[in-house]
Amino acid sequence: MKAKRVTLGDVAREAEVSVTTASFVLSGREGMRISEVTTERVRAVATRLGYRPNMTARSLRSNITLTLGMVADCIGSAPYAGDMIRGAVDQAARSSRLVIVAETEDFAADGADLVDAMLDRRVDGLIYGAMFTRRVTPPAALASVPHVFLNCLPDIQTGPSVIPDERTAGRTAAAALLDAGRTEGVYYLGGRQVTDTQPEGIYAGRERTLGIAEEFRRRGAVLAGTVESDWTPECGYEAARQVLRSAPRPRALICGNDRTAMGAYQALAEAGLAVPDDVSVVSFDDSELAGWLRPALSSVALPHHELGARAVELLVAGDLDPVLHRLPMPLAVRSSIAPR
Amino acid sequence: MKAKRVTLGDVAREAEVSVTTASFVLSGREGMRISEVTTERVRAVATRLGYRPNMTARSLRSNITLTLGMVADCIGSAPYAGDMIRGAVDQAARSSRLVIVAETEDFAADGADLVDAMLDRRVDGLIYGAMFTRRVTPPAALASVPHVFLNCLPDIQTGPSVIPDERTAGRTAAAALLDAGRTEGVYYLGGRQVTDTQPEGIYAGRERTLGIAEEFRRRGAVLAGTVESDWTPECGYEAARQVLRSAPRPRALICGNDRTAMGAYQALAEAGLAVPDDVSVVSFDDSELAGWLRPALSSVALPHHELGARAVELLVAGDLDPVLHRLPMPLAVRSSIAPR
DNA sequence: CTGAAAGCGCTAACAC
DNA sequence: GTGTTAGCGCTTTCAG
Repeated sequence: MKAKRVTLGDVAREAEVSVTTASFVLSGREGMRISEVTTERVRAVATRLGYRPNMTARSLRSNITLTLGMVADCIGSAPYAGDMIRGAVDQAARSSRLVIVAETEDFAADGADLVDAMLDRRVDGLIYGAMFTRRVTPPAALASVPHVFLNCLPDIQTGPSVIPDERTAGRTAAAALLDAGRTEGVYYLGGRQVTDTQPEGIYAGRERTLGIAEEFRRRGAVLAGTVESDWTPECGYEAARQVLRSAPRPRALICGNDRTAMGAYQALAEAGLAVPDDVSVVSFDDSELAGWLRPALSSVALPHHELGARAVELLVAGDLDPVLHRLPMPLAVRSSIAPR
Repeated sequence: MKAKRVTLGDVAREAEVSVTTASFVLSGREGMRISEVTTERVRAVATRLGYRPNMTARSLRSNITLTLGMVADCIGSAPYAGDMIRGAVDQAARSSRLVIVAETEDFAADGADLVDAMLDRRVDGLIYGAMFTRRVTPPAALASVPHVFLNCLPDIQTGPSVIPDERTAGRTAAAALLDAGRTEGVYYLGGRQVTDTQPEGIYAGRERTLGIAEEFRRRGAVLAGTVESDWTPECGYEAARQVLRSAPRPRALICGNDRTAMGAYQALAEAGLAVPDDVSVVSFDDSELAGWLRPALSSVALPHHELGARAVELLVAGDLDPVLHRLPMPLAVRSSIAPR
């Protein structure tokens, strides 16, 4: 269980050099003019002994841990947001970095204790993230280390934020429908997703609403209506039913997310309307659900993996200007949109 | 950005004691007989200066990092398996521990490099996990540190395995149907989920099949049939259609997972059959999807969060006997089962 | 080209 | 009760 690890000293002794020399060759420092033969000998011994540097010791000396921290609100809350973690972890691995992942107890918490815990472990950088895009008030301690905001907008922009380009996503969704000739009877189900904690709607909702409006205006078309409701299957169902009683009669639906679309599908099926011919549908998120629905749902993808990866990329590159990096949300084309 | 952190020495100097004394009071060691007044003074100074121990230094000395490692295959592959990570992270936080999370590039990889990287960082323990229950061949290095297998069965059981009790889950699903009087025309859609890489089916599939058979036998009932197929909505749809052409005519379906059930729902709807009255349905996983379907699907829950939490619990408690811990899979009762 | 030696911040024998 | 001191394993300056 606890075979003593071989240390740099062991390697040096075995290779009959000083620890200095061993250190130089093993940490691959250039310009230290170590002879070819010595270098080889040390390398060979290190390999033979299975030497692995003790990063704890190295970190104490050099203040580099090759470890990043990620604190986020409720990792599991948004089902597929785990992809964001994966993106970060994957990208970190590319430069031999590992990431410590932690989550705050609830949305209200700022994770100050977790940030401190990570600082205690001397992480090289920190990712402060949220599972759905929103405004946050990060703990002050965050400022003491290189950091990037993932999928959130801090009160004071002390580092870069990586967020999905929701505005353009709204335009993309609208354009997909308009391009198919669905210029009338287009309803937006979900709206800004107004809730108790977010009286003005969530960021994604607001931006998508704006983007949709922009695209319609640009094309000289007009959105038939918007139903403000929660982005759940139930609410999608209800919203769709409401719209089915409205004039003009619906020819296309933009749904707040794939779950909303799932509910809308049910309402349409009940009303005997066929997707995509009678009513075309487009949605946001591109979760796995989109591929499961019949007909498969065209959806503007939330690039979770990419978001996590980009955050780490910036952190590792030291690209820490306090600017917003908006990542594109590509349309996953499936079978829920048909030309008129 | 880089305000120098205050060290133990700083505190000691400011409190006019030696570092030893400061160390003793701040690391809360008993029996070191430090006067009440000194203790208070040191504490006060530490608080005032905002002292936080450098864990890197502490670890070097004590070989305790208060950090655990978790290496798993493809974190994101099973959509809700992220809950397992969350369970681990949450449980670790309860004892002030943080978790380094990493994932192997693909299923075939054993993550030896990741285990090494974690060992380099001197984690106190390691969780070696899989996103769906399966047999694994962990890297040898794993044995050099306390470890727990999460949702997987190693070739050689060098530590405890925490896995869901799939056998009993199979019985639970069968019992739910039988209790409702659905003793005839019960089909199992999905079977063992035989794939190219798993010619004998996945563990969950095999165990559930056995559990279902056991329960039917015990009750003197007989399963009308099993369709071996992949556990996707498409295959669920096809399997259900196949069964609808069979005799006896289906009265109830056990589905490999919620996605399979989703496909089955479509086939039933097309055939004009109502869930749960014409055909009752029960499934496994209890993913969010189960709650989205209409009628809501009764499903035997995969306790992802609990699995992760238990793994950490064992690791922290040092409960490392190489035994299997089977966690119960409770039935989430919804509206897809009705009495005959 | 290579080695001696001084720390990094903390813990813990051991001395007073 | 409290202080001195020797490391933990590694990096890095400065001599040779």
